[in-house]
Amino acid sequence: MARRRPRPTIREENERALLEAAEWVFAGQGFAGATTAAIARRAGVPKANLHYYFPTKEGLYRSVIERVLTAWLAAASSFDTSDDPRVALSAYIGAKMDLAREMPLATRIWSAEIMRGAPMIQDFLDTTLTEWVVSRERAVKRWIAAGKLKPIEPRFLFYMIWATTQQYANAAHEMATLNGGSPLDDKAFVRAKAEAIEIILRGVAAG
Amino acid sequence: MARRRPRPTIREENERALLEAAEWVFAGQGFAGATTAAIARRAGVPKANLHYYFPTKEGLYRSVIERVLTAWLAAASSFDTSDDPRVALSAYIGAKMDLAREMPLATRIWSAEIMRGAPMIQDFLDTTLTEWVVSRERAVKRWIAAGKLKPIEPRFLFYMIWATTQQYANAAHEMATLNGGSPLDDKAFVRAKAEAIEIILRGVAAG
DNA sequence: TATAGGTTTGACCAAATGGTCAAATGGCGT
DNA sequence: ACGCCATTTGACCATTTGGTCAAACCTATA
Repeated sequence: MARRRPRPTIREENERALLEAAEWVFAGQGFAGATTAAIARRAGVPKANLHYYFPTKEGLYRSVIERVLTAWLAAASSFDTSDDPRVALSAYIGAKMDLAREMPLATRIWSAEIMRGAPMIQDFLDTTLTEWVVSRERAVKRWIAAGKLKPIEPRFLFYMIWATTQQYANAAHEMATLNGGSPLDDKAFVRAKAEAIEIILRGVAAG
Repeated sequence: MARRRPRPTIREENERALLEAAEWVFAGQGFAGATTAAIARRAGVPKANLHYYFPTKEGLYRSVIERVLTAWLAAASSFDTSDDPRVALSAYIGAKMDLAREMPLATRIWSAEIMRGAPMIQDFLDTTLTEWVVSRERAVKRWIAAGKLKPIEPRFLFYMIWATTQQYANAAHEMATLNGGSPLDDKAFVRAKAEAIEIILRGVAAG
């Protein structure tokens, strides 16, 4: 196999800057609305340089999506299928809320991709996501059978969790408007997270 | 004032067809991604004819948004501020679920608009939406004071309701994938609606 | 210091896009 | 039947866009 020199940082640094700029522009304008010129400008490089590192706009977009996918997987793994649904759901909802808070751009791109019918991530839906859902569905059904949860359809619970948590990234501007113009501060966000967890847990807990 | 003839139907019919086509294309491609050529093609008229009725793409988009706004208002009014939160919340969540089910394209356009930072409907957020939230917030606080609801922050409840209900339009494709490829049928949707209402009501009810 | 391979960039291009226009066509009240 | 206004449409245009290219510019290593 070809020896790969411990390649220096110049390429890495440029790719990083471009991906960051791309994330910003894709989140704000969508795939179609984003222009490679705008991304290059924001990254501080000539457009031709962008195409040197990422030959096509779609390829760049895919690279951005890949990053998001990694974050999605990390959060997804916090849904533990052990025997206490309160622990599993709290951890998962909390992780998803944190993700929306810490990576709002990535979250928005993800939501937009789903809304468009997932043209770039159909494969992910068909494989990883489906497996995740099947496995967690089993866990939820076990909890129901054990009398720990109300007899709900697990999927609808997942949809509610996904929607509610992503809302804090997707609708951040709307929330700011309703908050007198300023974004949710950390205190408000912590409360929002706690209430999201509480409401859902109380909503599905048996008894 | 100028007498306006009982305007014939030719204009109305063309505008209707164009708005319908526009809704489809805007929902699928976003504002930037939609082309007037694609809209015209779908409406079955030459592009020049589209521009005869709607001089600019943005104007056409605004007209589509106006329709959505009307639907939003209708659903919003079903949140009754009388004294039973169970009635008010059930009705509101149900109306929003039905809206997402019956007008998925419009709902998706609405969500996309919010996600983009509401460039076309900032005025709506500042006025109508703010007033709606203020008034409903008061009602929720009254219910809390009356011991009918847990002491929650009303806004976070609204965000959860908006997110969860819109999810059934925004993520319809994802749901279909997880459903073996076919969209939720009516029976499943009815159950989803019932569970959304139940989970949220149980989640916020006092006791 | 020669030189090879990675990097930078201005100039360029074909295709697509929103929008215009003027000439043709259609419909309707008198 | 006439005339007036709404409607239709192909041709056209300026601008924007994703992408190309070749020449210039590093930079590290032998």
